Amino acid sequence: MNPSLPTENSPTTNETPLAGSPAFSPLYQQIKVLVLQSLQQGEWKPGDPIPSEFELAARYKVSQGTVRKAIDELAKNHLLVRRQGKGTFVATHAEQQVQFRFLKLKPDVGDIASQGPAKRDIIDCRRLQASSELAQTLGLLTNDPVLQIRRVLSFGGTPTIFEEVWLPGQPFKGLTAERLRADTGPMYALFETEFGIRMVHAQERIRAVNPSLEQAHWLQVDASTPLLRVERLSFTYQETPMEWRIGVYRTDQHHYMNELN
Amino acid sequence: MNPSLPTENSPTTNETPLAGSPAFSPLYQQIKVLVLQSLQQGEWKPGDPIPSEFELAARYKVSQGTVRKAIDELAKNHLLVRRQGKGTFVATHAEQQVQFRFLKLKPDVGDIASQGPAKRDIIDCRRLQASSELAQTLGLLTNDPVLQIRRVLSFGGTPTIFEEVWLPGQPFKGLTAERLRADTGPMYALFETEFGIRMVHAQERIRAVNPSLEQAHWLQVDASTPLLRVERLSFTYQETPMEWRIGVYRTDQHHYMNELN
DNA sequence: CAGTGGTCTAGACCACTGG
DNA sequence: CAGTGGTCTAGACCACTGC
Repeated sequence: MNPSLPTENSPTTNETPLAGSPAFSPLYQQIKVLVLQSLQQGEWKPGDPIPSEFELAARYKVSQGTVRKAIDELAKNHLLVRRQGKGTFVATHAEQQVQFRFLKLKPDVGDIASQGPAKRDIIDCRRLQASSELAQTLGLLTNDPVLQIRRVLSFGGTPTIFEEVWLPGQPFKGLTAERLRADTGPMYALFETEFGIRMVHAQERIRAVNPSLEQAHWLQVDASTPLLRVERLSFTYQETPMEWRIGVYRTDQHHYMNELN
Repeated sequence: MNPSLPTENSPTTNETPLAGSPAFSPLYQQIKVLVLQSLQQGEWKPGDPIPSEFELAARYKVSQGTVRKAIDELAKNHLLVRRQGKGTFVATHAEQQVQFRFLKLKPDVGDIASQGPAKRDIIDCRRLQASSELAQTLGLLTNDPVLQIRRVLSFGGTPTIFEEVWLPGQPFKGLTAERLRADTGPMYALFETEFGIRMVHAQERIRAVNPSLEQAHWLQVDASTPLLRVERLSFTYQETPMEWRIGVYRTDQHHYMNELN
């Protein structure tokens, strides 16, 4: 009946081989996994349209309603974008509405656009070997090659964010400071267009700190100015960690905005 | 056909009286509004079961699937909780899984329970008149009565959070320091059981600051210790602002955790 | 066992887009 | 106009709960 599906679970009742073992996944969840695999394997690239609901229903041998439920959830997770009358598309960080989806720092007055475009200054981009901690965080081996990017973001002429970004060397082979400086858009958009890597989800840990000397220098503040220190671990499809980032944020004219639901 | 529904929109096509005016709302959205009204008016109280999907379908003269979609969305917003085989219930802040739903501060090691229960020390609870700013924030008039609560939260014996909470006087009439001290659970749970007011959603603005003398005193830190300053505006049903809170958090043994999606 | 929510299907029709 | 996603319905069956 569903030859292309990984597990068969239509008959009378779902087998529960071990007590407490789940061993049951609704069809639409299985469809989600299959779609995710196609996304991960690059069958559909960021910005591309995916097949219509009816085509997918035919491909997976399920009803259109089941495909719909799977896509609904992926769209709510911002992995796909639905456009009525046009189709369903692979989401991208380049879209205007979500330009700064992972940047929660907002100006105290006005919005992010009112101060003109952000100025992005790449300090450097170096090839390093992963420390054991970094390797563990990114799912690498100690001493595996990594890239470290350091940069300053300025809003309205004021340096506001200084951050260090670490990326696994393998998937980002060929990334250089020159390549980064040539680009004026969000870094995450460049990751998608140049390397086909889309950051899907991230978690941040935030503390209040005083800056190091280096941080104070780049942000033009003195050593007693309290700053937000934001650690971010970003994930691509399938919860694969792909980026580690430590930023310090000035909060004299900005604040970190968060919605609790 | 749908006599209990506010607007009729089944016929041939939806009227669009003015260009660009929406003037269309799917049935399930209208059901959502009706359910929200019942929640707001206290027809079903926090913890109560609401009628089954079929009962609601009969009441609103729509199909069960349409009710389902409405309830699905309310459940995803944490306004309702579905329990298979039992029914659908009005969500509450007292549930174990979501005890600290609005508190994003996590210990650096272990979880929130590993340090034993939080110690809640109420400093005072005073009746004040709303400043114009506060009145505007809470949707009151200047000089309307408000309550101000000040308290310290300690984890593992360390005072970690000092916060001031402002509540509108009217809905919280009768709240006193004694009443607050008598309760050992989350403040939001007390709001629900004693006043039938459920905080549904909130937004926070976060900065790094140095403490005031008073804040330094209550948190037992010196004046140069950087702290997180968290402003929180909480809303009850229908996006009605109901609480204004300013807290300062120590982040030497804790961090503010945030998921980006 | 009855009653609840959870999944899946099939089909009808609406709203939006673009050729 | 055809093709897409969006809504709504009706009905079947499964999974879980509690009596």
